[in-house]
Amino acid sequence: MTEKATPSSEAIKAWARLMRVSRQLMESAEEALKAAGLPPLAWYDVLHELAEAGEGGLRPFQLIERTLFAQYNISRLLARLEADRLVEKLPVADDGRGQTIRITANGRETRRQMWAVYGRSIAELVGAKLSGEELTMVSALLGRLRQPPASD
Amino acid sequence: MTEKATPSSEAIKAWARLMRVSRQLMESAEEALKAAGLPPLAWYDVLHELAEAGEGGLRPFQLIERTLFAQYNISRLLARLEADRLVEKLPVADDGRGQTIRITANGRETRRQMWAVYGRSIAELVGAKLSGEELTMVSALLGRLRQPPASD
DNA sequence: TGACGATAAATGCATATGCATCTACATAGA
DNA sequence: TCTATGTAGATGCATATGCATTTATCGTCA
Repeated sequence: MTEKATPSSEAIKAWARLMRVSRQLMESAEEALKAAGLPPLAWYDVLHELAEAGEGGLRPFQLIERTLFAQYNISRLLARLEADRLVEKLPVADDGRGQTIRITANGRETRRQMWAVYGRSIAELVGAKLSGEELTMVSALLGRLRQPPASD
Repeated sequence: MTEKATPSSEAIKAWARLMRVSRQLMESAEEALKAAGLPPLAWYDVLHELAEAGEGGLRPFQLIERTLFAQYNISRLLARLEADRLVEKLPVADDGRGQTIRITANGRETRRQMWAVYGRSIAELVGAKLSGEELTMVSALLGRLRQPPASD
């Protein structure tokens, strides 16, 4: 009804900026991790979620909900993390299909090292460029673009 | 000196939003193209640049400057575009190493079809969610995050 | 002119991703 | 209990990506 097939020039510009800047920043952060001999960002995302989850761990499908990874992607990522002893897979008592993923001490340490680099990237690439108010505004505006529209 | 190793909570939140939302929106747009039986976004980016460039075309290294693709990525992408007759490769008179890439009529038509879908995605995902003023503000704020810091 | 470092573009090889499917177990219904 | 349908997670296969290197040409300087 009110659907527009053609976006406004403001919308196009905002879209282009969003796509380009996010990719650039991601690449910068990725580069910094690599330069420090650390694993890629994707690993951080998973280790972060697992660290937050604590000793109880998380099921793979919960990781899928919390991150933007596809199911096969998580499956393989967890296999690599396990091979590196950063996480461990535990059987689930009441569901023979599933497993619980728990971060290891090793994994916590790796996450800490990654954060030292990743956090610095965020501080430099974003924190140093905009004021606190501006950052809050960016968050609020971007929040309204989420898929699907959330409430938070 | 004034470098901070630890980002503020506002910076972290803005970063997280930026990464998550941009990925989600990109995936939505990508999905729409796929659903319409059209090529992926990356193809659009290149076809768009070439369409803008007109009959003179562009050298691959110019495409690399204008987009965020790596050299080997452009090389292969152009090979696929050429195989699909969407672009043509022409020898360059004064530089035997290089080639000029020109979009074909076919390529223009494909780009047009892609824009019908892609533009609709932008309108729905971004244009419908924020006002013109807000969109302008997003562009301005994101513009200040560019790497390397530009003037525009 | 000839040698050498720089630039344009392609490519071999290893790894990662996407898609579809598969296996295993769970749950519901006859 | 048996069967059908659903859900959790893994995987085979095709394609795409990243990295390093290669090939070809350019430009410069002795």
